[in-house]
Amino acid sequence: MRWSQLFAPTLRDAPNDAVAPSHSLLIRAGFIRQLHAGHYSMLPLGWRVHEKVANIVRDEINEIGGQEFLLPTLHPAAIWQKSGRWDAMGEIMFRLKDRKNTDQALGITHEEIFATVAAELTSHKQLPQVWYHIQIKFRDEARPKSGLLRVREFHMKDSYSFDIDAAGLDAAFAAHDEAYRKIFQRLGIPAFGVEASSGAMGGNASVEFMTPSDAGEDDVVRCPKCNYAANIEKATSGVAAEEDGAPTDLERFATPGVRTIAALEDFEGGAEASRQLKTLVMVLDGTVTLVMVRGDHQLNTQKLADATGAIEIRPASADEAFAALGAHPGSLGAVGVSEHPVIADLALQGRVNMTTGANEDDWHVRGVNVQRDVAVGQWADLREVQAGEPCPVCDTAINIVRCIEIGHIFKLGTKYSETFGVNVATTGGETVPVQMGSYGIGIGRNMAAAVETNHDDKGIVWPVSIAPYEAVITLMRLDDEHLEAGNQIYSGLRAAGVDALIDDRDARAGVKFADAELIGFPYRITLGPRGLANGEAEVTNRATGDTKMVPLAELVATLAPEIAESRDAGRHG
RNA sequence: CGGGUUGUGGCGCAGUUUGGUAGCGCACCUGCUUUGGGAGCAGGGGGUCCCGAGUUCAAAUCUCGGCAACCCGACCA
Repeated sequence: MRWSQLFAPTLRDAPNDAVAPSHSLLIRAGFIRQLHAGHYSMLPLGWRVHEKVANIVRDEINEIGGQEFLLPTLHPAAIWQKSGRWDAMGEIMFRLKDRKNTDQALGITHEEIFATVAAELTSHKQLPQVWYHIQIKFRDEARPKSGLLRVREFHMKDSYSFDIDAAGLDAAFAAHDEAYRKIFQRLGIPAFGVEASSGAMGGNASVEFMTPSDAGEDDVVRCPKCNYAANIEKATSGVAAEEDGAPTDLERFATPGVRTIAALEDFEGGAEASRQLKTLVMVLDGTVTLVMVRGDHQLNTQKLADATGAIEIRPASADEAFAALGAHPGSLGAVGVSEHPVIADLALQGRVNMTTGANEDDWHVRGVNVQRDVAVGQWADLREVQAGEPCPVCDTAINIVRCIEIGHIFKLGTKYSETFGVNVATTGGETVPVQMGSYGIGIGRNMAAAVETNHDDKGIVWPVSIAPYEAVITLMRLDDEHLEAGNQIYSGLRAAGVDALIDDRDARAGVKFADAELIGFPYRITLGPRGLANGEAEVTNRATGDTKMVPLAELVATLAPEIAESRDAGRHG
């Protein structure tokens, strides 16, 4: 490609509202443009990178036996109603009606569609199967943000495995786990797997792949010593036993003006936070529910969702809380409450002599014996882990790291195969539903994650494997000598399989260098009068800034193999 | 969905307080000079001031309503 004809609108000033580095850089370097919130146009440079990311994913999934499909993205409501997810998905799904007034949805994922196709599987002899496609998904996110990191329209590679039994599913899951690790390595993105909640997708074993980044949206608990790593929505930690003393009787006491855990700690006759009960009034799918955690603990709402199966969870308003319990937030408690369900955190089991709100403003109650005085309907792990708490495996103080979720694999079991009739005959002639797994990886998000982890103050530093062009030939003059030498190197590199771009723009050196660095080509081959006088070109590595002089005659022969090697390894050259 | 901020040529912004017919930098076009790190000089083109209604002799500016984008939170494979 000749740069003079390339549409790569680089900007000197970044758009003011881009905060995440990948967002700002992808816009500034001319890769993407926003159409509206959560929808981006891929410009030529952006689409090249996107395709390269997709091809690496495709390559590794093919490697484990994946077969590529292309499925529709406009789905009939019926298929989602059949799986129960028409309702379960809530507002995340774009819904519309066709001219016949029948409900339709834009696909947020494709379990239902692949399961429908898979109903034609009939025999164990056909298994295992790994099917995938790379297709646009639509999700009506409440708040798209950070450029390509969270959008409403994006390409995802999702694969689905079909196996005769649990052992087969385990193997398919392990194969994907391995394939994903190879993919991230080739993409030049540092990644690790964590235990995760499967959320609304349904399933059990669930591993998310994460890459540390401040621009991320997930908090991940990591043990610095052992390998324990889990999404904070799932993570646990050790809780030291508390000394409660001997059980005593309930006793109401006046606490004028006390409305917070901290205030009650300071109040004469109050209690330490760890000896208080925090009662949160939540509305779960419309039902007012009391959620109890220790005074110094935080509720994690995803854990609450996982424990209850609730889809819509929100804190009750102060009015709703008053209507339910007769007091305002700050004086609420679950003691003696029987008209609302109570769900309590496991850390409260066996606790006595606790203090909590008395459901009357300015009054609390002490001497609470949780088992005796509170009608707990369900015990569950609800508390959010805090940094520094002991690792559940080895007791070392754990860290919490902000991460971008770049992939997710999980086992579905027979949830969809039973619903959609994906049954096959076993060797014994018995008919059984197949074991399914589901494995997703967002293409655009990985493109953004690669930028998040590979940039500097000059711009993007692409790994060779996904750079829009692997090398740019920068001409310092546009006279015959330069053009001839440049064209020769250009065609030589292309013949050797290198993605090359020749900068034949009539622009100043500074502009050309700055653009090349902003866009982040791994190699810059500079042809100028100084080098040409000696029959040499200058080769600069974007990542290291190292420059070496190379004789023109040897350039293609030495550089092409080096680029090929870096391309396969996910390195920067 | 709650809180905050912002909408003015392609991009970044000033002008809005105190109404008077739109300006700066970058980018773009033409010419001359320059040419290894975002050139200089001269000339030039481009704007429904987010949309609608209202007030006024007069609205980018004031009033009301709406829309959109961004940030924080809630939410979110």
